[in-house]
Amino acid sequence: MGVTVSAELRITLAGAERVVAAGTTAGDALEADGRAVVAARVNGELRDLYHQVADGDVVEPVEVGSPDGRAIVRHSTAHVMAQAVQELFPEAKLGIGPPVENGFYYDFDVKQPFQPDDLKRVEKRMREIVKQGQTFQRRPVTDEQAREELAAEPYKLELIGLKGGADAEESVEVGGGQLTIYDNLDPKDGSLCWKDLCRGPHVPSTRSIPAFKLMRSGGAYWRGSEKNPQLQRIYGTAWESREKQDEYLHLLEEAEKRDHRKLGAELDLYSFPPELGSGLPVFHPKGGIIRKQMEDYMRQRQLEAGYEFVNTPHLTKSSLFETSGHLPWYGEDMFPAFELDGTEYRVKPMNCPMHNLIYRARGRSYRELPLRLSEFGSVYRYEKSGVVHGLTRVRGMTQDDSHIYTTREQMTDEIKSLLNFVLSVLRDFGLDEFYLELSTRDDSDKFIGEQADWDEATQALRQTAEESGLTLVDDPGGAAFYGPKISVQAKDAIGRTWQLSTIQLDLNQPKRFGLEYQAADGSRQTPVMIHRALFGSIERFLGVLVEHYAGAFPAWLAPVQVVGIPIAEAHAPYLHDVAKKLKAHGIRVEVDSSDDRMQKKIRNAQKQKVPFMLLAGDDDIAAGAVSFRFRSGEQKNGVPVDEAVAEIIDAVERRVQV
RNA sequence: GCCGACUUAGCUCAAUCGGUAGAGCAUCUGUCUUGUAAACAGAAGGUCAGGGGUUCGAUUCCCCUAGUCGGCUCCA
Repeated sequence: MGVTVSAELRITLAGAERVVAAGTTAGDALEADGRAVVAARVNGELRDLYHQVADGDVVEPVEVGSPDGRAIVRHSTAHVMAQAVQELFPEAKLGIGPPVENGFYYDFDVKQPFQPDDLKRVEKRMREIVKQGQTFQRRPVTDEQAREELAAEPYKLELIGLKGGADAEESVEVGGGQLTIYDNLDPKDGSLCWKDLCRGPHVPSTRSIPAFKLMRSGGAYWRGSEKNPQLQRIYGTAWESREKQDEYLHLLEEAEKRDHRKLGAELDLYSFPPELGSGLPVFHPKGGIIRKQMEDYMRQRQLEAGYEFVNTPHLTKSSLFETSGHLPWYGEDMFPAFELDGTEYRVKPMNCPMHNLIYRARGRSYRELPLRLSEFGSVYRYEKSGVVHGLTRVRGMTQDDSHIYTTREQMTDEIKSLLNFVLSVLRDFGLDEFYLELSTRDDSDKFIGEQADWDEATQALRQTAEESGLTLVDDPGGAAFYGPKISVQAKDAIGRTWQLSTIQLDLNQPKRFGLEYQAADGSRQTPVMIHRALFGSIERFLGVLVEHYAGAFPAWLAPVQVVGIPIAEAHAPYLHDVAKKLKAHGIRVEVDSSDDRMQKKIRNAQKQKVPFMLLAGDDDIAAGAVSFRFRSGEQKNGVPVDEAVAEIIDAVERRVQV
């Protein structure tokens, strides 16, 4: 650090050069009060507003509502929470406390896990700290100083020890360089209220935290490894304004209303009988008809796209999974073996080995490739008890599973057309915002096969992903054990993303199974195998659709498409005639001839989220018409029956939402 | 699997500071039927998740098991 004694400095502010006095802080230069602007970007680096600018610096404001601004507010709120926790629970040891999407967390080592009442007390204390307006002051320290000051914080000491190590990841506590401690000072007398090892930056004062709320607590392994001790994590959210926070909380409420577990019960789609065991759903008739629609449509699209359908059993001799490599690499996720006639059997967790046997059942020619085998295959996976969740994480599921065998030359083109196919089908189900994730191997030993093969496969996937024009996110270490994959992440109606389709390249199994084809030159070659699950699993996809549509399916998927509601009992036969016409076109229609009042019938149909209600009373009958009521509550009266039928058929055929 | 909370009628939820439980909706029965989100009346429905323990007595207190929920790890 050169020491320049000068009264004036030249800095660039908002693109314009300015001269300021020496000792000017970024906050002064930006005329920031810590409300709208909470930090500064100096020469591209985020800094506190207290940071003193130097000659030649380029200084920009960090708005509280910007992504960086929010992260800083959240990070500072995490500090306030940690201070409150340590005041209320003096024995609590600090873990880490970073900002995360929509909020922040802080991990603590405490003797007793936090109870809901504890969170209330912590939050109350936090509000006091925020009101007090403690300032965040940055103080560079040497490693030795830091160790001394944080002698009572074993986890922080561990982080100091990790700093600068060969594989040190950037964290909010320690970054590669100089350690810093943030002191929280009383604004009245400047006395120290609390301190934490932290890179910062922070908001200037706890008063700069506009809105926050503690959300929940739970266990979390130290540094994310189940081999480490478990700490207690408290999650909170923080925002640039009360309004933004309320918006977020409202979104959470909306998500809760759409919960597919709740809607599944209300709409009588599926259930999870405890008698069967965890993660083993059953589909009721109304859920079953949705599945049938999904499956029928998938079959049709696959036929058009050159797929062939196969069927394979649920069970196999264990040795098949030794050949495939599943047992050593995936065995822990499989149901345990059982013995029959002295031979060990397994329930299958994946369909691919069986499809390989179909491929291998006879000699294959290059003329047959790409060979696309497809099956709705039931697989069973031993998911750990704590992760089973509704339809999105089950132990028994149906994959719409395809395995495509190609030559290496065809591989890239095939992936490209696969990705287009996948996206086009997802769009037909009403999902139209996507991004891609490329999961690759890392140096962990859970991956099998030659690096050169992985490189080639990864390159083919990356090229396709990049050409798609969709956002591509890297996911190192996320690959399947046998090969890299692209997964399609779809955004739902309220902006949440779900991992759906995957396209996985496999250069291993073809070798392990000795798969071959005869090339044009007469030589024997090994095909490339592509695993492709479009829905992910039919169960999960249905769960996602339930949440996406909040249970109000477009007519082509709705279990009951039309309910006929007579104004009085006498009008029921007329509606039965209308229903007959609709049924002739394959429409799923019911006439509510219960002895409920008409208003009650409407209420019931509305609660079941039926797309079309057809009412008929004297006026309609006289005119040979029916009256529509839609889910919106909107009505269309006196529609001639043929027109009504045509309108309904049209909505179903075009697969539109109504 | 790990940490925590929870489990009362088909559903949503009460109650009992330890003396074996109640409502609304749904169901069934009956009466009544006319225009866009709940007619009226009655009946039936629970070994208070399952098992063990403490106690004169357990739905209530303790332990175990299962399941659910929220996290972690993992994952389609």
